[in-house]
Amino acid sequence: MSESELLKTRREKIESLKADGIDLYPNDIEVTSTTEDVLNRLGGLDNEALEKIEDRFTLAGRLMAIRNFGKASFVNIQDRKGRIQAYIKKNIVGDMSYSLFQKFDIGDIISVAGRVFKTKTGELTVQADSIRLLSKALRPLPEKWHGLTDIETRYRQKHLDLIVNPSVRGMFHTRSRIIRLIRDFMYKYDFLEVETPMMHPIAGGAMAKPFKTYHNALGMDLYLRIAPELYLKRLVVGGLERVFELNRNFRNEGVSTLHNPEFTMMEFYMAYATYEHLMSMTEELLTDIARDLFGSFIFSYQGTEIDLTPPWRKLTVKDAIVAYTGVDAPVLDDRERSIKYARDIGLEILGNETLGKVIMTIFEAIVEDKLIQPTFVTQYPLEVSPLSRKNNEDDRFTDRFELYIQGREIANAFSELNDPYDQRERFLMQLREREAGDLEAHEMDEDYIRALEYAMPPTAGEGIGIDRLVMLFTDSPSIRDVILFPHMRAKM
RNA sequence: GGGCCGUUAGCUCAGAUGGUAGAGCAGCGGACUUUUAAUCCGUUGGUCGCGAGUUCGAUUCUCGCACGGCCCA
Repeated sequence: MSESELLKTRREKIESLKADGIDLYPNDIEVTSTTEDVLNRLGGLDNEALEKIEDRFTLAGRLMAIRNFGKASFVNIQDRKGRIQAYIKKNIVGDMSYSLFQKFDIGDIISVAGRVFKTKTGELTVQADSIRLLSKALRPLPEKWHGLTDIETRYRQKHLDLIVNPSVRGMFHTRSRIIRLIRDFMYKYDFLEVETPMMHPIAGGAMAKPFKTYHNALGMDLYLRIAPELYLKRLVVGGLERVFELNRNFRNEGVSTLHNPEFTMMEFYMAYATYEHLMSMTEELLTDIARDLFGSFIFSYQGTEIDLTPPWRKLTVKDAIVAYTGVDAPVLDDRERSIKYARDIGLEILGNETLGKVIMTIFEAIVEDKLIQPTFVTQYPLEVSPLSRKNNEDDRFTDRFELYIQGREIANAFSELNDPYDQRERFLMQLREREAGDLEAHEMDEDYIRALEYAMPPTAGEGIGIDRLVMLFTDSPSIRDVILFPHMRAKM
């Protein structure tokens, strides 16, 4: 039977129901309970006790299974909380209702109402005295046993994935919970949640390629933001000393198990704090989440045990490279020797890179994926940190850290550069990089510099990649598992 | 961007060294008033991802393309 024939069968069924005067899409149901309500309240009782419960429950949801015995049937109904079984007996619901019920299909939205009993096998079951069709399904659901496993269909038809795969629903509940815990944490520390522009005249605040769009009335190019950073810091200048924004960023990059072109970040800025304060805050935030989700600081990600027990390891970029490659530390102070070393270990170096870039290339190639347990990597080179404050002892480096867990960058933070003269120099340095062909180098932002000229308090700021954090806490192998509608190539 | 793998019924999967395909579930018809992958009997259903080439003949072989997955950069 082709799909059109399956659809045809359903359509004929619908026509015959309509002919019988049945409303296929009524809107007057009054649901009294969820499956969870009923199971929690009565699941522990035996039939003797249940017989004393006079209450009648009305539940609604999707019809997920039918086991038909001729004059009686068992069905499973799924609502947002779970599933419950109902028992439909012809001599209770009546001939009319029962013959209508025979035309129900798996996938229909229905309601059942009745008292509750336990079957021989001990399953709490609604003894339906009434059953209604609330919304008719035209298309069949995936198979009940194997379900839907085709990854492409699961991503492209998320509604199906959500209907038939309970763990997918569970994952998005956990995602929501994590985000709520983060907000609670920020409120606890007196941060103000704000919303800054998604469309920027200059795509700043990060090193990435933006998406471009155009505003007709204003006659100007706009870019989808790659980061809210520069706007949030303007707010700190404005006296909102503690702000955060939890929202989407857009970067014009490829897709992979770790990258979606739009992704969720939490960025926060805290006046009178340093990047060192943010390290302990980050430890506190992530351990709070772990405690809430697991009741433990230790959990498993894709078979690897992750231990968030603080304090987490801290090491500088340079020390990390030395530790994981064995290279002589002085090599990393010398551009020529670093380039030679990078090439010796097989890395692609054009030859015009700054020392800082060469160091980061080595770091990303050798060190990154080995940082499994939570590790703060600190002291990033100045050339790759155009918005970070210089370190007081060594001005070739910045007061910045990135948090790595499971070989992945989870957070990026620094003491903010609030010296407008220095900031201008940094932007100019970036412009030279851009002219040398680096499309991801930061652009000049005069408006932002002018804001700094009104004086920004000493401030530290951080961005936390929410999708990757959720992946970690939900044991999800792909970013597409934690995003409801991951981007896919258009098909057909 | 490169390499490898995949794409067969609504879903999950078999399969043929080239002669146009099967199962289970779902569907349809029938039996069945405590099942839960209900069971039993019967039964429908396919442009074998798309396009070209080779061939008497291609879903199978070859090439290209699309989409997806994994790995690498």
